Amino acid sequence: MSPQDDLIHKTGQALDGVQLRRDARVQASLAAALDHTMRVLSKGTILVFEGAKVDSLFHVTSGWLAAAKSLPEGERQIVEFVLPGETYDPTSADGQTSYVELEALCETTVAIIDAATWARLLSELPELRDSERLRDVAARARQSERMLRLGKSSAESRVAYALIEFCMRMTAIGETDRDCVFHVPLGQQQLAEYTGLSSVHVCRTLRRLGRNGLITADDHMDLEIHDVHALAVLAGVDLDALRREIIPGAA
Amino acid sequence: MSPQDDLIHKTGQALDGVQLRRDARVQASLAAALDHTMRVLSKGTILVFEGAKVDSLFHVTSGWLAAAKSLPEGERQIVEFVLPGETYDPTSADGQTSYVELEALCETTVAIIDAATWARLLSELPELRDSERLRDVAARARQSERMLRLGKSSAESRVAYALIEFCMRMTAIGETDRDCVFHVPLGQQQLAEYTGLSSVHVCRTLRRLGRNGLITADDHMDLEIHDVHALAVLAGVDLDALRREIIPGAA
DNA sequence: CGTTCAGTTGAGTTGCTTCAACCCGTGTGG
DNA sequence: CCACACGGGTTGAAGCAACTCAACTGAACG
Repeated sequence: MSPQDDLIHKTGQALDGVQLRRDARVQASLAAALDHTMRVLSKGTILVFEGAKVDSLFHVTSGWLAAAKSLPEGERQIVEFVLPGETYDPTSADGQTSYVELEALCETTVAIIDAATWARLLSELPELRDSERLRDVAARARQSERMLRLGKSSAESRVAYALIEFCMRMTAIGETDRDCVFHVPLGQQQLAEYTGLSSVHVCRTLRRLGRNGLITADDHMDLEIHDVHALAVLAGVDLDALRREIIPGAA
Repeated sequence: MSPQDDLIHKTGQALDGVQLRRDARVQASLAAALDHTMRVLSKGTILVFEGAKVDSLFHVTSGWLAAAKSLPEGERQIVEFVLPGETYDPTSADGQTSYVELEALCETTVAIIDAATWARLLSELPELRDSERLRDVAARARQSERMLRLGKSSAESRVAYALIEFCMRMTAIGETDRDCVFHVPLGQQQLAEYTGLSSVHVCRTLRRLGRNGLITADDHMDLEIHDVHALAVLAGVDLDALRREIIPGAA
């Protein structure tokens, strides 16, 4: 069994993910409700600023969104990526302002759903409610996993973890080119903002991983993971357990 | 206006918090449903291990719980504290295993609610559903705020932020001794696991804050914040905005 | 071609960690 | 009642991982 086969096996059940995402009834109702709210955003577009008024949620159909926060001095931290099929609600506890900035990382189609409509949809569609709950739980688990790395891990471990997470999520929604081969619409700067490192150090770390044969990362983040196990060891994860934890519908 | 008055004003609406927590109908139904599932845990008790089977949620009535994750090498990161009146669901995306370890930080009373019962309660009590949603949103915002500090801030800023967060949350549930004076059931080691620092450096940082007159932190984490504004500057937050973001019902 | 922008690499700096010693309040057993 | 061990907090010294700064490369684009 090649490393690639193994990762498919580990991260696998790609079909489940696709199925979940494409669940016919939900998808149809969603599409009907959202059609007229679709927007195509070009790379770099900012959907909402941190602290701005919001009364909407955002459902990504294609492309990536980043949810980021900044310190007054300008340092940015990306707290989540929103991938196709996922919905993100940027509303704080006051119900009126966004606690993050949402930015398109590439050409991205988004449905903008106002809170009331979303609430109605959730109450009308049990399947939607369930699948959203699942995604929510997965997102929470992922976020905790990342906090663990932000707080207690080396640069190598953080980057390794990020790559594994990307791979699993991409596999789950069927956006891999081949097994363990995929593209993420990020520059090193963004990866740095995600992992809590400087872009310079991200660069060094990626190159080191490359030199050791664990991955290839060509210029614009076309990634290929050669040795998942070594990467998992660096990241300090059990692939099987991680998948069950952070990928919705991977039970 | 003294700093204390000001923080009450900023973090304020203590009454809202109490009211939210004590909402008569919800509280009564909850109590009825939970009475027989109450457990009193002694300090250090571990409710669930990371990776263990769970089909329950945990509702804290008094005391503190820590939700923590560990790396294989043993480094721990506390991802959330669960305070009185809050509910924590440790279930991962597979719906069967816990993605965190839950530990009592002092004598703590917890209601152990099985998932099915909880689902029933939520569907039967709209008020509960709403207040839980609010708390959920607040928790998500807090977690992002912490990720920002874990990724991009100095030790001083991380500790300052943690103290402000404690103060706001304690004020909201009415567990302050006086304004800006409260106790957290943590050692420096735990604070370190929360802020992603070494306990040694937490010690140095607390002492520095003390020497500069911003706080007093006597032996077992009886805290008093003298200069909230200086602390807020260090943490890089706007107190007003932060409260609206992370405290449920602070709108 | 010149300009720009992302990535790469080296050199020097620094903030936090680790290690180790020490202090002190508490608990325990002789 | 003292002796002693223990665990948390405190402090100093030394090391190192990641940061900053700065120079260079190469691809993309007008």
